[in-house]
Amino acid sequence: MELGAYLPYLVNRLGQRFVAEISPALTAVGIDVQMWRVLIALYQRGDQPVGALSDLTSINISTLSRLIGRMSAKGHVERLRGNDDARSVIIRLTPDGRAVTESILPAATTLEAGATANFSDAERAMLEQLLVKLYAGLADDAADTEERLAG
Amino acid sequence: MELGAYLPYLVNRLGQRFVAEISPALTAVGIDVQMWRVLIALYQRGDQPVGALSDLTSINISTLSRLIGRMSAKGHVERLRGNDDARSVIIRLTPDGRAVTESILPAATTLEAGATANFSDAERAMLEQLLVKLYAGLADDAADTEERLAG
DNA sequence: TATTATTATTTGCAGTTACAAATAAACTGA
DNA sequence: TCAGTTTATTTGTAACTGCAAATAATAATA
Repeated sequence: MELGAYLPYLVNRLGQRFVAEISPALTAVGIDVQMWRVLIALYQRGDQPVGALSDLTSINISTLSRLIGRMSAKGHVERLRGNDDARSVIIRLTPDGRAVTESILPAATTLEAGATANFSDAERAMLEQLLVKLYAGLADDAADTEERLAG
Repeated sequence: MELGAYLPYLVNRLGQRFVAEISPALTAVGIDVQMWRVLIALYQRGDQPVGALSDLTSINISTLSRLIGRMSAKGHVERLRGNDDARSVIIRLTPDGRAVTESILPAATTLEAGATANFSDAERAMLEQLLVKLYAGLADDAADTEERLAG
């Protein structure tokens, strides 16, 4: 196995680089990358209970709980008690949070456009498709493993 | 911009999943994912000064310095004073560190094989190539930005 | 409708992280 | 060769993270 051909290595390195590139735009509005992940998830997918938001953002749920506390203190999100199930807490973007998100969106778009500047449309589409397929392969794999352990 | 089509989102989610999948194998030998990144980098690329290791692993250099301290205490790596340049500290895998790395390698290989189980050889090669190209695109982009700022 | 089990979120705590400042070594040009 | 500058790493510090336990609300059932 060669390091530069190992998918987890390539993916991690890319992720770190994306963070480094978007950070200045985030620092400018006083947030960090985890907050940005929460903002964009809520912006795209609407109100979410904490657990679902944890799945969407890949942020550990206890970490997320405290992160939401900080974001709430900043006025970017608010906690609402769930209507159907009062055990759940619904996280909602405030108008301020929406404005902050929209102020960052251009930088996010530029980042992605810059990274894929020398990609053809077909390559861009292929990359997205393969990343989704890879994720799906991991999910299947995990399901198989759990099944084996249970049986 | 749709969340599921945003590359940083797809990459982050994949990275988190890879970590979750490999973690049991790491916990079994008493290390965490950051230590694993250091081990595999040294195993593949040989002795490295701290700065180069930071680049290879995408781990912040001060974080890495302390991480190396913990790994050194466990006996997985050792610090050597650089021969040509005594400012640098060379990190070297100990025989124990090599053994630990080799004990994890099968799980790492299995993980990647499982994730790409339903990939054709061409798809697997294409994915790797596109990830490398994407990383290169970000690097170019950063260089351009620095140039603009400097000029 | 109490009791027990399950689901959702928060919090205690011990440890990790990253920025910035401190240290250490090596160059550079009088 | 000595002061000043640059490069490489470590450390002080304040904040963040994640596991496990605690809390809160529901659901299931006798």
